[in-house]
Amino acid sequence: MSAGRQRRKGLAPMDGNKKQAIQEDTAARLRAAGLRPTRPRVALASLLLGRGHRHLTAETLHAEAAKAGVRVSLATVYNALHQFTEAGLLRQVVVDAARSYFDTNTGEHQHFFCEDDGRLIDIPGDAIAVSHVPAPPRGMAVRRVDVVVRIKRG
Amino acid sequence: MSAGRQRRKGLAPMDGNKKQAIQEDTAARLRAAGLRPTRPRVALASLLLGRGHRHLTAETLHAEAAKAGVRVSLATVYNALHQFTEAGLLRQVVVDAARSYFDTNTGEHQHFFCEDDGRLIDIPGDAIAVSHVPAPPRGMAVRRVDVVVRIKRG
DNA sequence: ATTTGTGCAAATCGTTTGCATCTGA
DNA sequence: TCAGATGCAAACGATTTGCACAAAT
Repeated sequence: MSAGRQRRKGLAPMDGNKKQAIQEDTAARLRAAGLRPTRPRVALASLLLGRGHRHLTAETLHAEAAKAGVRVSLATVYNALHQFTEAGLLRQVVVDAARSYFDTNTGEHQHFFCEDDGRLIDIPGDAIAVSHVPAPPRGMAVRRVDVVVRIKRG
Repeated sequence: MSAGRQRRKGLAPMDGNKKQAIQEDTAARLRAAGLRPTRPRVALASLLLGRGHRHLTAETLHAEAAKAGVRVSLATVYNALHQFTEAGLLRQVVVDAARSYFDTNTGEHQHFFCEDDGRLIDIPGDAIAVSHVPAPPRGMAVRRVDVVVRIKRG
């Protein structure tokens, strides 16, 4: 716990202390998940997990990182997203063949998907239920049941 | 139901008469859907709609067409799949960010998705039900509710 | 010091498109 | 005839990867 040193040439996103606190917490989470808390990973995870639940794509996160003064390559963003997903910190949502969405809410829940603008909206897990899911074929186990309610303007 | 059914992969697609009958029927369906029954479209639609319900990707269909002696470009396959989908002859299924699946079953039903081999299995519409779908945001209408039961070996 | 991750750009993958050429009505 | 389709290959956008370098343990 030393003082705040900033070897960044970019900017000063948010209050140094608070930011550092979040980053230390994040580093701990990464470590707990078996991921080495490197600077890019900590930065991305801080953005992801710092402010409540959100849905984002690799592009989105990349842009956000840039805006926050963290310059990571898009490739690193993809890597991080997948590593986080595997580590259980994120959940991948497949609704659109064109893009991959990631959801920081790993709890049980479903989604509205707005086909007009590609926006995702959470549906709390206890607000929706699938009944009578048939038994899967022999030797298969259900890993998850995903519900996507596709909505449209009109 | 005529005699010779051959499930071989070689050539000699099927008996000439039967094939022609299917194609005429298919042409009629295309016409009814507002699509000009061109040779490639009839050939593809015959493959698609000729043998019960199936799930396939553009690649799959392209390969099948080639195997059946119909040489169409992949671009044409994509075009046809989308046109058929718009015409209501097919339904697109989004389960995997990597590929687009098309389903010849346009009725109400859901799917098992096997994550090991990427296979889809139908779940009859009356075998599963989603209860308590929350109302969509103001000004939005529910277009469809998709359920994907992700399964895995084990 | 060793291992693991990063950045960049090039490579890949599935899908779409531009355009000259055909083809069905 | 002639709008509408096709084929090819180039264009495309999203994602992945190969490899030299940087950072974490």
